Order: sequence, then structure tokens, then C-alpha cells
Amino acid sequence: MIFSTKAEYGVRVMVELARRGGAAPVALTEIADHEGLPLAYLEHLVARLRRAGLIESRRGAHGGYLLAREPAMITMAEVVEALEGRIAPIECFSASPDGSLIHCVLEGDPQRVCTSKILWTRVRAAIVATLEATTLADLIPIAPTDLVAITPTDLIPTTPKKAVAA
Amino acid sequence: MIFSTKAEYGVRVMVELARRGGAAPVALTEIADHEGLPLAYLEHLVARLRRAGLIESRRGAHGGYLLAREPAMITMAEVVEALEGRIAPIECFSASPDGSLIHCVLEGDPQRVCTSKILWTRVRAAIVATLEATTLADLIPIAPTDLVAITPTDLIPTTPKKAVAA
DNA sequence: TGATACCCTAGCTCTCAGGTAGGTTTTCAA
DNA sequence: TTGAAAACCTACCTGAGAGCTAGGGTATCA
Repeated sequence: MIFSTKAEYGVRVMVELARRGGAAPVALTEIADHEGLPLAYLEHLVARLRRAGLIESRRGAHGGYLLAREPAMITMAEVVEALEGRIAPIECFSASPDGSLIHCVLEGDPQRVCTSKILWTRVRAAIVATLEATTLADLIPIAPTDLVAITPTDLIPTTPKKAVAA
Repeated sequence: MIFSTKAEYGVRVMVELARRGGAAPVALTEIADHEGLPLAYLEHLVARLRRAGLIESRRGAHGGYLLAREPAMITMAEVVEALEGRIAPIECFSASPDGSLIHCVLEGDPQRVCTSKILWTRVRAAIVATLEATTLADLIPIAPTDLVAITPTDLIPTTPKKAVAA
């Protein structure tokens, strides 16, 4: 699989928080029950989201979690990266300290670069573009009960909506 | 990481076969030496590529492997799928027997569909589109020794060349 | 002051990526 | 005919890490 359950579960938590509107904090136990996911495991994922500044917490009784921003201001690139770490299609891709440069060097010989670099760079760019073009707001208009009835065309756009505009 | 070394190594093997022109079969030992990869492991990957009809083999002395088609007729989607299996961004995505439909059902309750389905469908579409838009021929014009000098713009296109045209 | 819920660290277990090992079969060339 | 070269096949090993669990500590409310 391409992404682990960290991304899968974490996105579902974010979607749930967005669906609740953000008025009052939502306890993680509620989300865990609703989604059928293990609470103790979700706590780890939620910690990552909080450290990334995507959600805020209220401790104590009647506490819980809230989105730190409006759903439209949260890209899925931020969410997935907070959960999974830096997005890299294969092992040898890494970021330079400033986070911008991608390099790929064969062991022992900095002069040799692996031949398939162009492919993986393109794949990474496509994934990141899609994740950046999709915000949390894009995932909440459809209520869970309606999802059964969505058509394949809703689900499989040739290009993401915002990517077309850009 | 998004793809395992199976995809990484396998693509490098395919690029090497393409670079050799396809006149005579290339022994796997040669490629393993050239790329610095373990021969015994490559044999497993090459078996997948052969079963997928992407390469052909010549047994016996002076044997080796050849591309089954011209590089321009081999998409990286075929290569990666032969090596990694069906491309799915997360666990719950799977293909129906005809290969076309993607569905995602929560355990025990076929009526509930996970809320983040739209996101993963878009991500998958972006990856597949990129892999389909890139052929083996796109990866070979640049000789390995020239790769050191390629510019960031060569490597990080906003969109793949063929995706723009389509 | 007790209940609630976030927060933190440690550790467990099972799978699987990544690789090794050891053979068999086919083909070529001398 | 025979040995070398190389594909082909099956089985196995091993370390790392995904996916959890456990057990506490700490803040906040009624």
C-alpha cells in the first residue's frame, strides 16, 4: 500500500472534526467509537496533528479536539505529511535541510545518480499537487450516509478540481 | 516510503535494458554489477516483469533479457504494477474482478463507506496518470553520466509532459 | 474531589520487505 | 559430448517497522 493506516485513520479523524462544525471540542472517544478505530492508537495520530498545528486540544472534563483553522484552509498535504512524514516515492529521495531540494545519490559515489530519478520526481509532484489541491472542506459536503449513493464520476476525476483551475 | 525497492530496482533494470538497445540479450549479472544491486534479488523482480509480458528471456549461454516492446510502447504504469501489484493508496482500496471498479467498505457493514474515499481516489488517479504518461523512452535519452548535470526543471515538472497534452 | 479526557513513554507482536541459498533446466561453443 | 553460462524455481531467513496496547500522569470541569 502507498500510505499506511496512519494517514487513513488520521484523515478520518480530521473529517469527523470538520463535520462537527467546530463549536465545541469533540472527545477522541466519540470519534473512536463512531469510526470503529482503537482509541489508544488514535491518540498517537492526534498528537502528530496537534504538533503540526492542525488541531487544538482542550484538556479536562468536556474537553476534546477542535480544528485549528477552517476546513477550507487545511490542505490534505499538511494532514498527510503530519501523519506520514515527508512524502517520498522511494527510499533514496530525501530533502535538504531547507526542505526544498530533492536529491538521490547512489551509495559511495556522489557522482552517480539513479537513472529512474525523473520518474519518481514526477510521481511525487503528482501526489503532492493532488494533496495540496484538496482541502478538508472538499471532503465534508457529502454526509457519510450519502456516500453509498455517490457515482463513480464523483470519485474518479481525471484531475482534481483545484488543479484544473490552477 | 510510497513504493518499495521492488519498483525502484525493477525500473532501473528496465532502463538498463532500454539503454542497451535491444540487439542482444543482456545478462542479469551485468545489470546487477552495473547498478550495484543483488543478483538473486533481481531475479525475483525480473520474473515478475517477464510474467507481465514486459521483457523476454533467452536461456543458456549468451542468454539474458530483452525488452518485449519498444521503450516508447512501455508505460511505467505497467512496469510499476507488474512489480508492486495493483496501485492502491490505502489498504481498503481494491479492484473488482474486471479491474475497473474501486470500492472501499468498512468491516461488517457494506452500507458504510469510509469518509475519506474521495481523497484517496484522487491520489490514486494522479499517480496512475503520471505513470501512464511516462514511458520507458522518457527515461533513457539522458545518459547516466549526464544525469549529474540535469537541472531541477528537468526533474520537477509541475505536470508530466504527456499529461499536459491530454 | 471525583470524573473526564488529554498527554506521554514504553513496549509488544506479527507481518513482510528485502535478501539468501541451493538447486534444476536450457543453450551455446569448443 | 561436455562444460560453462545463464535463466528459472522454491524455500527459507531476518530485521525493521506498522499497528497496537498498557499504564500511568496532568489539566479541567461540575
